[in-house]
Amino acid sequence: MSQPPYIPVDLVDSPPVTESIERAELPPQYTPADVEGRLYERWISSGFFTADPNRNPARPAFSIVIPPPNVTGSLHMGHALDHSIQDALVRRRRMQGAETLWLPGMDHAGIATQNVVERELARDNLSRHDLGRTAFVERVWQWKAESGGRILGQMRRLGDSVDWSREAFTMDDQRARAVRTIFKRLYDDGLIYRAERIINWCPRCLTALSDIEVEHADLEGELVSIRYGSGDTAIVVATTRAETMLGDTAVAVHPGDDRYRHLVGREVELPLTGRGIPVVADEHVDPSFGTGAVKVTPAHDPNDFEIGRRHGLPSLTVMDERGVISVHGPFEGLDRFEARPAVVAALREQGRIVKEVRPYLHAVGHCQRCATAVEPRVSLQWFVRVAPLAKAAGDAVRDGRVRVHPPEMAARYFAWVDNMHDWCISRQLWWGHRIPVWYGPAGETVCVGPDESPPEGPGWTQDTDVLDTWFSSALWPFSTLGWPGDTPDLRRFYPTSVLVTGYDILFFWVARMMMFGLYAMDGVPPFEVIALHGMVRDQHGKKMSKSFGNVVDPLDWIDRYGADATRFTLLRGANPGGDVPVAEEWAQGSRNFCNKLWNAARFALMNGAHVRGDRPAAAELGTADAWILSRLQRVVAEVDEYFADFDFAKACETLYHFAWDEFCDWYVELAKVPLAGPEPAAEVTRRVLGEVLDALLRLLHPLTPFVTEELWTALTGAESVVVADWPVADQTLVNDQAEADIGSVRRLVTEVRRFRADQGLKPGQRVPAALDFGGSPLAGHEEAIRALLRLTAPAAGFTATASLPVDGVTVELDTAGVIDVGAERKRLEKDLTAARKDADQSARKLDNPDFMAKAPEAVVAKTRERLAQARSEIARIEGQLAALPS
RNA sequence: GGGCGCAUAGCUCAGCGGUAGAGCUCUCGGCUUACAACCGAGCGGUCACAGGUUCGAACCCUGUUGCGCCCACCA
Repeated sequence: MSQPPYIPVDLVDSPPVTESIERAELPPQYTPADVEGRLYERWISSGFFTADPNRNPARPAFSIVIPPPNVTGSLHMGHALDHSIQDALVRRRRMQGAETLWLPGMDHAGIATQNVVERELARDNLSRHDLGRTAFVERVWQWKAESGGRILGQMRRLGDSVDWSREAFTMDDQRARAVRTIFKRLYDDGLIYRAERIINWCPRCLTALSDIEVEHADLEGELVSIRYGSGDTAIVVATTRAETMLGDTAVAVHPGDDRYRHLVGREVELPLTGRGIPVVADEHVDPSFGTGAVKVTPAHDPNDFEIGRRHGLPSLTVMDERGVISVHGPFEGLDRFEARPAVVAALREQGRIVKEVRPYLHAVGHCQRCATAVEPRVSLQWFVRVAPLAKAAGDAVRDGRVRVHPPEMAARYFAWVDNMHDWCISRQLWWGHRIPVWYGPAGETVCVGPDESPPEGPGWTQDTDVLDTWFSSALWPFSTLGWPGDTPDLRRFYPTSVLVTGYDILFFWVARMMMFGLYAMDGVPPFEVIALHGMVRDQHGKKMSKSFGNVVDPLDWIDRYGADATRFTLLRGANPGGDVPVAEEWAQGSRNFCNKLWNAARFALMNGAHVRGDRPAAAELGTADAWILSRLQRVVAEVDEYFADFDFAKACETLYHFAWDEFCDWYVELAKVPLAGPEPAAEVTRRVLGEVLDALLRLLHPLTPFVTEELWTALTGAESVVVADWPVADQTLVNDQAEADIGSVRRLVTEVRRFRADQGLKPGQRVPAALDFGGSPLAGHEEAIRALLRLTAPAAGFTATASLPVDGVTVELDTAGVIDVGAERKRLEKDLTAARKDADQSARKLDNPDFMAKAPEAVVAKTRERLAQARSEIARIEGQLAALPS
């Protein structure tokens, strides 16, 4: 099956493509639908996402293979989160100059897909057997071509920067070759074997299941106590599955249990059947549970199977593959759930055999795919001997060659790889990789490698089973790169840089990739880092489920708020390892943020902001310019740190605050005065405005790719932010003094605004005021401060009625006739009390000899600073109080 | 049954040894020529409970209670 290299976006009903917006014509609102489709098309046709293993070998490589979604699936919030994280990582590394590969693909999803197609057939009253194997498999491929892979189109809507030229499918020819190759190698190494064992069996899907395909759920059942034997051989056993007694071949007791010691070795009569069965002593029996005697049904219970094996007991199968009683007698033909009460009823009829029936809550395994109760069943299956593979998989993490992030999750990983049972890999299905083993007429078994011809001649047949879906998924990190071939991709991009996935499939998938990767690739693990994220939940932390009705469709959000807003909402909630709650309002908030960026850029462009190669000399910068550039450097450093820690929530938060609370709310507002003023200050402001916006958009691009691309190209005129350089912090621009000064401006302005709000002065109302800067460097911002505060110049005969001193600057306002002295006094006194309490606390600490002797110097210094701050606050408030008219 | 984790502002979560933070919500005031998808101001928490360690605990230790998740062959 070959894939078209690229499916157009409109496959998934994307909005119509519109023309690029001219620089000067940005509308006042950002409309994602107007840009997303067009930009994605452009990215694809530019080839930005296509990796080239031969290009510039000096560059570092960065690769991620996508956790392949099921071919039956469609994009849900979990995918959207997973992909947003991967895309953010990949886009940033691409901007940093790495040779970047993000490889997409899908999983054939054995049982799930077969069930889907079987359901389709069932609508026409057909079963897969009506079609026959070949026709059925053909039908599944047809289904896959038509409706499988919808999710790939949805990934384009999200903006995933994957390399579509390398799209893979776990059942395509290349992957089939990988499967055959590793199967053969494992077989030859004795790590794959065939054996008759008790396995999990789904009586509806009619196939074996591995442990991880079984989900346990607590069910209300009945614990029935039944007397076996009679007279001096009477022994009471308890069971939740009375129907299996038909297949009992022993009763087991603990070897040290004095109650039953006399019976060990003797036979007791099994009710209903009249067979005599031995009493055996086995360590597995817990003498304190129930009566301390257990009925043993080797054919239908995993424990009993083991007991049977230890004592050489016969195994008596009493149910067929559908869970229907198959032994001759009164129960023949009854389903296991019908047989259970029927057996109990029959026992009751025979008198005092049923000793007790009580309700009992116990865990019952269910088929992950169809929720049918699993029936343990003895059958001939293929297994992977996991012990040596799992040991290697554990060691790779233990010795630090592979890092699990967050580290706490490693414990779960170890718990699993250290206790893994042999893996049942054969499935009695038709959709999947068929087991490459042929059986000969004389009982020969031949495992056939990918380049070998199967044995021919009469009597030779291929195994009819297929492999567990996870078998081919486990090869994904290298089968997608061309293994078993020694390809340029494999050499350049293996091991992959990071595996991003939810913690829920740490066991299902991750450990298996580790086992097979280490085995196939000569001990080189398949990824350097395993980065786990949580589950997407609703706004109350509840799991999204259809029955709760709280499922959110990411495409719905993309349609209404845009891909960027959807991604940003998810990433903003993505605390490392934690679950990610999402809500409609938060998506709106993210949409608003994108719009805020849009308007900041719009303002900048309208005011002639631009980006040049150089940057204004330090001496030319105003305080506000120096401040915002200083803050930018710190933000760049912080964002780098957060990316390194996979802390997307903090990266988002940092950029959100910088963009909105600092850049938009303060820098842009402070810039309005110089922009309208004389040169060269206006030009300096235009350049700083352009430079900060440029860097901000680049920093945000991995998180919100579309809006940043649209704005960045408009601002810079360059081709694409996708391949722009990632910002690097310039420590020489960090300026503590400028940060402190603008801090003072902000405090002053906030304090005056607070005063105005408290006094009921309308925000637009102009108030005469005199500003006394003393010797403060903030004098340069007088005009901006006046603008922010709607202050007018004092007229002749100006008389201040309110005085607001902050950080050495005093604003004297003429509020005659408006001011509410009582309210202001009350307000100030409240603040004063708080400030005094603050000061007292710090002072007391500094007076404490223990504190002074034992606290670190930095803490003492900070406490001193706090005291000084509290004191200046007290002085400020006292000054204001004194200035109040009485 | 075993293991892990969580309890912080109305909601969702940061903070994990130095005097409580964000977003959303809420209250009040504003269409101030980038943005009303906006702007400004404000209210709101004995950090589950009880002990302990420490000069100092939301943060470390012990226990209690209440949740959540994973694993599981006590019939």
